[in-house]
Amino acid sequence: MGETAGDVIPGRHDREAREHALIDAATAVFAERGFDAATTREIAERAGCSEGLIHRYFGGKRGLLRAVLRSRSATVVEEFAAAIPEYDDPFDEVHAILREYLLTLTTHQQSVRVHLGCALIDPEIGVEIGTLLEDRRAALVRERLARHVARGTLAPDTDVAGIASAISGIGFAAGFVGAVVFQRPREEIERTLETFARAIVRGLAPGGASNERRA
Amino acid sequence: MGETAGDVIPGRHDREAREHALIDAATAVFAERGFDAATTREIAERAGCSEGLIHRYFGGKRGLLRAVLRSRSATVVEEFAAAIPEYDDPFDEVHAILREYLLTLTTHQQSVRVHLGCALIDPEIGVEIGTLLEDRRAALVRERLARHVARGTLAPDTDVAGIASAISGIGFAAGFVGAVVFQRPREEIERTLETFARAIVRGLAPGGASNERRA
Amino acid sequence: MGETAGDVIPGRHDREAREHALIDAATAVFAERGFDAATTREIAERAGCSEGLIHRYFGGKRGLLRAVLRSRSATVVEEFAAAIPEYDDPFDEVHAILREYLLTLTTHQQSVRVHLGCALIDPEIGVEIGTLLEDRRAALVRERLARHVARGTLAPDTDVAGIASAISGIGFAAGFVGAVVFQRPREEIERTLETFARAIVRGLAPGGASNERRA
Amino acid sequence: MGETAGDVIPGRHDREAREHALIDAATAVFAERGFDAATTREIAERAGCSEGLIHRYFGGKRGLLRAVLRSRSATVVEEFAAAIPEYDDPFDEVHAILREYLLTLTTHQQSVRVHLGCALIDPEIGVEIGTLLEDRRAALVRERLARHVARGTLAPDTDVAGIASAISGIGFAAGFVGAVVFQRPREEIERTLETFARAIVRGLAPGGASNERRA
DNA sequence: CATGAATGAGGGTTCATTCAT
DNA sequence: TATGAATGAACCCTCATTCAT
Repeated sequence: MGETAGDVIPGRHDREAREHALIDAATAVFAERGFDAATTREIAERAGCSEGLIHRYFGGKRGLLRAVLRSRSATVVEEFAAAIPEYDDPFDEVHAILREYLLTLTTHQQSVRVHLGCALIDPEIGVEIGTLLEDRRAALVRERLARHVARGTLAPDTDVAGIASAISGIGFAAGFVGAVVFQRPREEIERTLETFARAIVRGLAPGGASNERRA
Repeated sequence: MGETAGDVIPGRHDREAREHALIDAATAVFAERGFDAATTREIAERAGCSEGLIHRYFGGKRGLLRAVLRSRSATVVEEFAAAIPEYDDPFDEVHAILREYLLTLTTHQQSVRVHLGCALIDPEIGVEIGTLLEDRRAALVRERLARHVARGTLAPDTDVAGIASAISGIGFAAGFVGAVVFQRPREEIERTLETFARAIVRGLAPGGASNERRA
Repeated sequence: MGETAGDVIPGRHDREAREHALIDAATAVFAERGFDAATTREIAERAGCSEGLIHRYFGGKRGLLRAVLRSRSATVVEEFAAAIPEYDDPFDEVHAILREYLLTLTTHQQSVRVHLGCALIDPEIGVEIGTLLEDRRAALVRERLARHVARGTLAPDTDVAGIASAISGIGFAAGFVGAVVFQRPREEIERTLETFARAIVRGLAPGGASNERRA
Repeated sequence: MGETAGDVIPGRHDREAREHALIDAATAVFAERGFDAATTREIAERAGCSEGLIHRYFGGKRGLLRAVLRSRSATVVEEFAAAIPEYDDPFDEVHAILREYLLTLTTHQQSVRVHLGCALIDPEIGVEIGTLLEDRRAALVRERLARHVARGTLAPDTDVAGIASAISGIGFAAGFVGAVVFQRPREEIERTLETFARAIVRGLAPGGASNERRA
């Protein structure tokens, strides 16, 4: 679990702990039921404190949602970058990137459900997540690919931006759609990712035919 | 528009037209607001008939949702298959498949929103869509790849199932996540798809190095 | 009682009866508890129907208040005028006017409480009542005095407007403040009114000293 | 302003200053919003101290209301008496009394609103104010009239008690209803009062016809 | 002692559902 | 049969009050 609620002593004054507990509880309940079906009553119960605090601290249910949406976005990209070692073999690196996508989306499954559930209804949130989170992850992939191009382990004419975008796209897709939504077995997804990684890296091998159209 | 509501003469008895109008209206409202935030009143209003009919025809709001979820799943895969011509060049075919994903998900955007919104909350619906819809589309892709392997336009040792799964995965991802959720510009998505198609087809070119691990 | 609620058959469709019952019940509850302390729950209970109707019919508690405020203002002035016969003796007429003030304010005590309670908080309502209701009653008094001046039963130099304003002022004061707020015994109030009527009419007797300043 | 809140140094222990600040703030807030709509939070904020003190000092919101109601009643009548000089001409004196009513009710408008707002809901408070305050003011008017009767500037058969009651009645009415509730222009009210004063004093002029019934 | 964090009862309101018409 | 009036459960939220600090 990446998302557990530390318990809270009733009556005791401890604002920060309660805020955390509420955000954690809300993340879980929003993920399980969806924002609208979630009740502040259940959130407060799970957080072990009173409903009123949701309104005092966050200005209401909607404000609590905002807090949930903001709560992890800061660290999640850094964690992502930190988790991927640099490899000599570009296949290993692309493979690692894709597996990390799967891992991070599986680990933060609840947050992801909340984010995407909101994005489905509120286009602005969708765009925000797309640009704030995914673009930053795509930029990371771009850097990694560029390094391989520079080192000669990928073809010099590689469309770095396009490939990076494709990799992060399928990474998110496999992780989110496959694991979170469709609940495909993890092995199946991992096999797909490996196949994809191998195919794409082979296509970008240095010294091969041109990567331009109509080779 | 792929989803318009034919109007209905109020007071007139015409069950089938009314059911359709309700399903269309519900699809739109569920997509815009999400299931829980949608009200039967708005759905009935948009359909041009009374709230009571939702309960008489579909047994309530939940039943109407089920009807919406079922309403297109029958035809949508056949339409998908019919829309993709067979090409001599495997790149053209993979490219066509991916563009059709983008097109169909964009066209049926509302249904897709409803489906995925539900899938996020109810795992069973997610699994159902995954197996009923996506597996059938993946099967189609498999057939097309197999044909190219048989014709010698793709390498004989191609991992057809894995590649098909990857292609349909990124097709859905690009279409749904990119176009529907993150609202990326269509050209950007098309470019990504083309890049991906070219890379993967090049990796599977016949006569090249083995497609097995550690080539 | 001028304000009773006809009962309502539960479940039966009878919008008008329910609207009436709600307005009557609300008048009573608002009068007893004040607007803010009144609960829609109690109002609905007394009206014998469900809370939801308050919001469907009147758009909420506030709308119900508006309905209460409007409910009698149309008829109340006409009733007032109709209740006062024309007398030959101006004392009898002024006396009758003052007693009618007392009577009408006592009879519609609940409405009056609601109106004044609102006026205390919302200045606009106060002004509205002052101009809509009281000005019209003062106009009536003016007409009656003018008739006596014309007939010669009051001095020709009588400041009709000023006296009329004073009479309706003390009429309302005695009726509202005395009977409704301070709950003075009715006889005491009636004695005061009679004293006042006699004094003022004597001061306006025809043929006496001038009614101008520094007589 | 007759009702301002002296500021309070936060954190400092100064019970009396804090009690005063709370009573002043509460008077203002109760007057503006009505007792029920007023919040202890706003009162505490305006008083510049914490909500808890309301309960510690006054035993809660209700207790604070009681304190507000009691806060001025002691001095207000004395101030009223002191403000009215003795005149030789009874008209001047009656006129002065009526103007002082208007002045005192306008000056202490906020207290008056609170008192009357409560009286509308709680009959006991109405009766209390009626007897405690108004009876004492009426007694003062009685004394003043008696003095004029004794001095021969008013007719010896004057119904002192009745006239005094009428004068204080219309004084309160004009002041409260006219100025506070209906917000009539001050000049209009003053004109009414002068007219009334002149009429009633003329009716009580010594040497005129009997002031007994059916003269 | 003063503060403000925490509580929880109860408020107005919404809305799916039922049912008289 | 289709309508919309009526229902009532449950929601989010407010706020007086209590109590740890």
